[in-house]
Amino acid sequence: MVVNKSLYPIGVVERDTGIGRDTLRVWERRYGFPEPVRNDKGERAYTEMQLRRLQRIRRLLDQGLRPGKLLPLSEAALDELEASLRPGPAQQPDETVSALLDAIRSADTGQVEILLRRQYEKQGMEGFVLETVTPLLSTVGELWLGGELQVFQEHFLSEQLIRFLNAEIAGTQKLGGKPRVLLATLPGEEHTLGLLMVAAMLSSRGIAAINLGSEVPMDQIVRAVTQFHADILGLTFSGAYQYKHIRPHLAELRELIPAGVAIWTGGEGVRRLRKLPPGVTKFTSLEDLPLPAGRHAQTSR
Amino acid sequence: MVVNKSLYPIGVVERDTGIGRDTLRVWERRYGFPEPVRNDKGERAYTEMQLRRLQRIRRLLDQGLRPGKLLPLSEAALDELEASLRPGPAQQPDETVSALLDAIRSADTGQVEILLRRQYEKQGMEGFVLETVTPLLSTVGELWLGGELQVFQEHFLSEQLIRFLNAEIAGTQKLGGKPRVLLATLPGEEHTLGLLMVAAMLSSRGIAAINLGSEVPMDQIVRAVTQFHADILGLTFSGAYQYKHIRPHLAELRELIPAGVAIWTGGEGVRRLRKLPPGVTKFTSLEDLPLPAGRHAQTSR
DNA sequence: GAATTAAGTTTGTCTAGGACAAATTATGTT
DNA sequence: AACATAATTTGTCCTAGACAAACTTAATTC
Repeated sequence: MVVNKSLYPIGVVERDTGIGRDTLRVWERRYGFPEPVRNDKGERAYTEMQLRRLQRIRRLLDQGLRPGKLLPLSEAALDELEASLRPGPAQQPDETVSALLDAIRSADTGQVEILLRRQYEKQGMEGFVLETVTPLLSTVGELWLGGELQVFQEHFLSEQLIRFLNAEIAGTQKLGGKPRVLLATLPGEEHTLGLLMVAAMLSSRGIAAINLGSEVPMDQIVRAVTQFHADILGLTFSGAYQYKHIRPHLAELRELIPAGVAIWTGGEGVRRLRKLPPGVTKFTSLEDLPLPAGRHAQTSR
Repeated sequence: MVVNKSLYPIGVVERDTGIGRDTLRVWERRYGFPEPVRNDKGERAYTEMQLRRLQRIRRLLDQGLRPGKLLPLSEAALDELEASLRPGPAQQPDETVSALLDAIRSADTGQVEILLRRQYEKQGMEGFVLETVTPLLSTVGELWLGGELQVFQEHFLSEQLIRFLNAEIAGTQKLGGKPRVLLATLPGEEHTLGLLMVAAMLSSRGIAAINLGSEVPMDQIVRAVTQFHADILGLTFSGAYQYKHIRPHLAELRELIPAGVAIWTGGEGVRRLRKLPPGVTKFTSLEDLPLPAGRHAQTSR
């Protein structure tokens, strides 16, 4: 058997950790970690342990910690920090949500499907999105932070939801009616589920949204608005989106887009935003999605 | 109005072309192309045209041509070369494909939907994917390279296809039968449509694929394979994926995954890959998707 | 003529330490 | 509490040279 004393060149570490080559070198210079051994060619060769630690560090960085504080830490201090970040045991989740979580944990494809459908039939699209999907996603997010859920399980759920919502949207009759809504996210915002949830709720009210998906450059959004004769442009910003950029970006878009076209925005990212640029409307939760025909306007709680 | 004289820094070019930073610099030194302008900081700033040309070059490289022959060529010579490589006499596009293109160009949401559905009902899922979707996508890619199609139009089509395929998969599903197929892409590969097409074809044969979506870290794939008791792992690599990484990554995965689980791989990226790591199967086109129950094995042509 | 082997060429990745703007935190002011 | 300004941190980019792995061409043998 081959002993696996694996050493990784810098390029592989870059790919596997998502931390750029230059960054790795500059960290070594500044903080003394990671300090890889060198091969006979004089090139950096990272050990498996270093790679693992870098992946951990990457996760912590994603939670908003800064390299300067993080990199000089010892292994033990890292453990401690990671533990302290784990949020309290939160409120006990809704029972359907926890049933779904169980299904995800046990990798039971069919069961997830069944539970989603059952809940959807019970609550209708709005209730389903607001009272099942949203809490489910935030619970999953918390569990992931706590290391209690694997990344692949999150991916799995995500794909399942994408499929389910898309199928329902396709199934609902579109009236192609009055308000034409165009949905998109700006570059840097990869999260596409928020858009899909909005699209699904609109669709359930007979409004067909045109979804451009994620990371659409601003000039392209502008072109699309005129090409599609949109009445409303909807943008979502997840919590991960750089907070500072949201307002300026919205203001810039507002200038570029004809005044007759309304701009709505939503998602975790715009929650804290108090003052919006003039001509931009926000909905804090999906509940106050400002819809023209408010047939199902109030959702019981 | 803001004039869009976009200039891209080297990092963006790396991301959008899949050609490494160092490679770009060394090409400039050796072959004189691309020779970007410099910004006030002295950094390379690539024009849109250069970026487009690099994408073309990238494609030609994927077909086995060598940089030394390719990079010194003039724009005209490139055109010529590209034309000469085109298999058929620049096959005039299928009439459905061109009808779809018209619908996309005129932003006719409903018409795209109708055409897709009509074609799907005529050809069945396999024919639809192989004879309509695939050529459509590659035509769109070419048009985009030529600047004849906007980015938002590509996004629009993409979302439309995602919705359509997901809806059909959701409609067909069940059977959860014998071969359990797990689908995913590795980090760095964001293109999710390839996976979806595979999933749709499998689904039409009664095989439910578990789709993890894009950018799943390797260790997570390994865990998912055991958790889901998968028999087959399917990975796709688009043309933008760093070519050199494909083989090593596949080899690494092959080592990490139980020998009883088959690995299949496909997509533009693996086209030029000749020698695969042992225990890994490839399908060059979606046509030879190695399926167990070959009920619809042959597709008329 | 086909198949190996050897020599030659091309090509991508890696190195170094410095530089600097963009992003973030800290401090002061209204 | 909101906002402007200063100080700090941080990631990306720069140069030019080096070298091994991949590929091509030439030489040799069966």
